[in-house]
Amino acid sequence: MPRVLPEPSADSFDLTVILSALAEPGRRALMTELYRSTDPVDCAVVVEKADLGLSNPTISHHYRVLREAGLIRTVAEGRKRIVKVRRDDMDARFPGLLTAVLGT
Amino acid sequence: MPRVLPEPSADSFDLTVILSALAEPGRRALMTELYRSTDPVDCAVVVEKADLGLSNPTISHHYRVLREAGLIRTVAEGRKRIVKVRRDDMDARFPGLLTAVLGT
DNA sequence: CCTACTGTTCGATGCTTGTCGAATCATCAC
DNA sequence: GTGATGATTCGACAAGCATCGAACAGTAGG
Repeated sequence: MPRVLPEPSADSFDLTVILSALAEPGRRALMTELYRSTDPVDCAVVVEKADLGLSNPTISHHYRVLREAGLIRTVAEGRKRIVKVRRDDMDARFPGLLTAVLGT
Repeated sequence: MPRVLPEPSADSFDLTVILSALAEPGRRALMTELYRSTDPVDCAVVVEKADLGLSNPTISHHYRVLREAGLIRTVAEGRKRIVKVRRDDMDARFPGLLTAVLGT
């Protein structure tokens, strides 16, 4: 039942796309929150914690950008979306990048 | 006679500005070239090596963005502009960032 | 002083992007 | 099925940005 939403493979990561995704403060806030836990989490919970004053369409858009950059994996489970950072893939292609941008 | 062009202090660096600057392929190409040498270099030489097909105004604009992000220091000497990467300042505020983005 | 040269500034233009409201879709509970 | 709920899609709009040609500014060399 859970389906993984479309995402790029690690070897087709594009640094321009990744940096553009991380350059946006709202998206970086989401990532920082996501980066705390290694386990997948409900994206709505992350949104709540990040506490950006943004509408649902905008949030959805930001998650999409992050996913299409390869930064996160999104799994649809029922009505919810479960997300997690693709640490290994990112570290493989751009070692130290996530740590440098999102903190320790 | 040499004058240092206006630049932000290390403690006023803004990660959003920095990542936006590095997200642009042309600017990143300039940075990658600059990052090779620790010594200041003539910016025109860098442009030549990077071999982007861009006009002078555009190049000038890109250098300005990099400088105002705090990524480079630009010194005007006569008609030339001497540039170098602000490694120490960047490493102090965002350790590992330059290495992660520009390679070893 | 005049010229050549290097780089910057100034519009203007076209593309990208962040944002939202409204409509739509998919799923769960009853 | 019906209704409620969480998320996405679809225009639409405003702001930002990369790019260029033309004009400008400062400097070096006659």
